[in-house]
Amino acid sequence: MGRAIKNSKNPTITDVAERAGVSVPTVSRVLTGAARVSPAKRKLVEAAIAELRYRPSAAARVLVSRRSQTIAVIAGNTSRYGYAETIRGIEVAARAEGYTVMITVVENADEDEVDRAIAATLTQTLAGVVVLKFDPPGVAALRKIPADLPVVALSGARETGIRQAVLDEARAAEELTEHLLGLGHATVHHVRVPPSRRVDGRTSGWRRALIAAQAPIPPVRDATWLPRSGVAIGRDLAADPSATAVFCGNDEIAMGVMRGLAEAGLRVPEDVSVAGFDDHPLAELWSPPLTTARQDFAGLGGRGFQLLLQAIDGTGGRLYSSERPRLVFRESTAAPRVRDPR
Amino acid sequence: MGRAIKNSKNPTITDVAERAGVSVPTVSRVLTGAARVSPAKRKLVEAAIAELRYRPSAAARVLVSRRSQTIAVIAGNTSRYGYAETIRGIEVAARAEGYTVMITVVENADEDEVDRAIAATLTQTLAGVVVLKFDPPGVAALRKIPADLPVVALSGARETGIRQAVLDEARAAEELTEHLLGLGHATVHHVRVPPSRRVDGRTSGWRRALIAAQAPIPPVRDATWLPRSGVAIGRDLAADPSATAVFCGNDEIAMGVMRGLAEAGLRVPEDVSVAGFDDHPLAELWSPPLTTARQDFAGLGGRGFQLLLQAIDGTGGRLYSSERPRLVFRESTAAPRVRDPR
DNA sequence: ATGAAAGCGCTAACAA
DNA sequence: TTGTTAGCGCTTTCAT
Repeated sequence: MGRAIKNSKNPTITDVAERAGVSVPTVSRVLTGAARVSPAKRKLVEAAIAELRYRPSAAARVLVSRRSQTIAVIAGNTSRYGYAETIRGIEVAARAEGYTVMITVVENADEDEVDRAIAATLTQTLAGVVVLKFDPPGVAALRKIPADLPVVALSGARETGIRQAVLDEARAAEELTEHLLGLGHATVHHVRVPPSRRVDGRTSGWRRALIAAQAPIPPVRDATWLPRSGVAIGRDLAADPSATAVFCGNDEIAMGVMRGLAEAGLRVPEDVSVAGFDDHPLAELWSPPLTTARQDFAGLGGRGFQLLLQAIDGTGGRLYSSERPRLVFRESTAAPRVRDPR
Repeated sequence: MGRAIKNSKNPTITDVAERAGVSVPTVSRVLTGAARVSPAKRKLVEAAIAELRYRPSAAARVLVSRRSQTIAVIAGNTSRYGYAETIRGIEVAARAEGYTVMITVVENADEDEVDRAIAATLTQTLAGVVVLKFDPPGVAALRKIPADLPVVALSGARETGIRQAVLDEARAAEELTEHLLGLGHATVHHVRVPPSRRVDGRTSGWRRALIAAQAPIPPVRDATWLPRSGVAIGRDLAADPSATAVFCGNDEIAMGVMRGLAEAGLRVPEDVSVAGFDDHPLAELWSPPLTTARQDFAGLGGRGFQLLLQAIDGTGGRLYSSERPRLVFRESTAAPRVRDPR
């Protein structure tokens, strides 16, 4: 009796082998390029692959070879500007190397929540993991990654004992604060976005600059990630005559703060100078265009992936990659002016 | 001779079975919940799993069961606001159902490029695919998905023959245009963002409203996705006295247009009314706050995933889910005023 | 250079 | 309810 007619399931390597008239391992060899195959057989195999539209099963491959071409990206958020751009950078770099990327969101730093969030991802056979360690969920997730899995952390400040790509936020924040001080402001107020730990680089850089200049250190004001949370803070700041210069943890908060200031009747930069952080795509279009520190998030993601690749390949390689954001001076900062007495 | 000491490899189901003193299938049964297991054995198994920190291998599971808990999201972009939010919505919904999500970016609609971009992803055993069909790469990618794979497309306008979740952009654009016309503008100019096909919903809704009102139809102006591409268009528009109202394809472009208008010395809304689309988080903070149509991208993603789930489960279910964006009237639109003769 | 045989970690079918 | 057996689609020995 002849063979039953194949139903339309995806073809397997066996189908390809039969079609090409070679053994299964030979097909595998042309697929992986692991061993030499005679040109004649290679041609046959390639033809069979094309005819059958064969695609190897990653699952079967992973199972036997114990090597995977998939990485996971773990992040507290995926849609905010910095995160989204970082993820894009990782994806571009990964795709170029034939890696596939999985996204895992950890919304909360609570231990059980973290476990639950990453559980499904960790059942995958992964080549490695990139953790966006910008916030508490990221920090918590990093601790939960099995020790035998290659990992790199991406963040705004260096930390020891871990492979990481970093944006030197503290230095940039310090320079931005120095810029404001240099303009003649007696001090610089600071609006902080949710930090990953007790302190974050932006805040500590700001403080460092104030201390170095022996300027008074105003209390830090905390914003949420929502741009509109800056509005109330802006109104508050408007009521404080010492607030002639404000450094905000990111551009979106700066925009909120500027709106709050405007609602209170103050102009930027005439009455108050405002600096942001990140160089959000809209920062240059804002009125007035925002002075800020450009962070190359996509570059960070790309560097992070390269570091991960080194870990995967076992190439000793570097453990650490840092880059300093570049300051972008625009029109939202200027020399102070005596404010009208109220 | 006794068994060799286990090295620190990840434990397998066999290890768990040995430790618990049961057979491998019994462990499998408690894992999947597919069949009843006596409480006593279940306890033993659960204890062994916890002690060994065992995690089942998704690869092995997929290979034998032919069922996967991974979906792929294919998109032309991941970091722009609407895309990022849509992806977030998909991820949240997927995670809630125990699905894991892969991201695949297709930057170009060129056939070979598309093939290359999705090749690695298609070697994965996927439960289904969500395609963001907002742009040509998305449209091209959709065509390349194997017919046996459950798919849903997400887009701004309905199309037949495919399972899809939709945002009714045409209707919203029509209403926004009617709003502007109702304010007394003789016509409404339109700045288009890159469309997915020859026409997109926003543009056709705009045109429909003009035709219904028998208003003149000005030529469409094309912007890129970059907010700053709106600036030059804004300056152009400033030179056209018939342009007292402008409807932009998205909020970011609207912001660019407004800056161009401002650079030319025109005020919004006094000299020109500007409406955007999407309700970007910064739209309410802009000066003046932007009139726009709020699009629930995250909701779109969530609905899309539910549709996909129905396809995966074979539940007949609905093929189609649509929602209309809601208009948000703010201060960037107002009644026209006679412009100063130049 | 090529094929035969083994087996990755799991679930599905079957028997008990 | 439980265990035994088979086998998913590949890569990896190991012969030849």
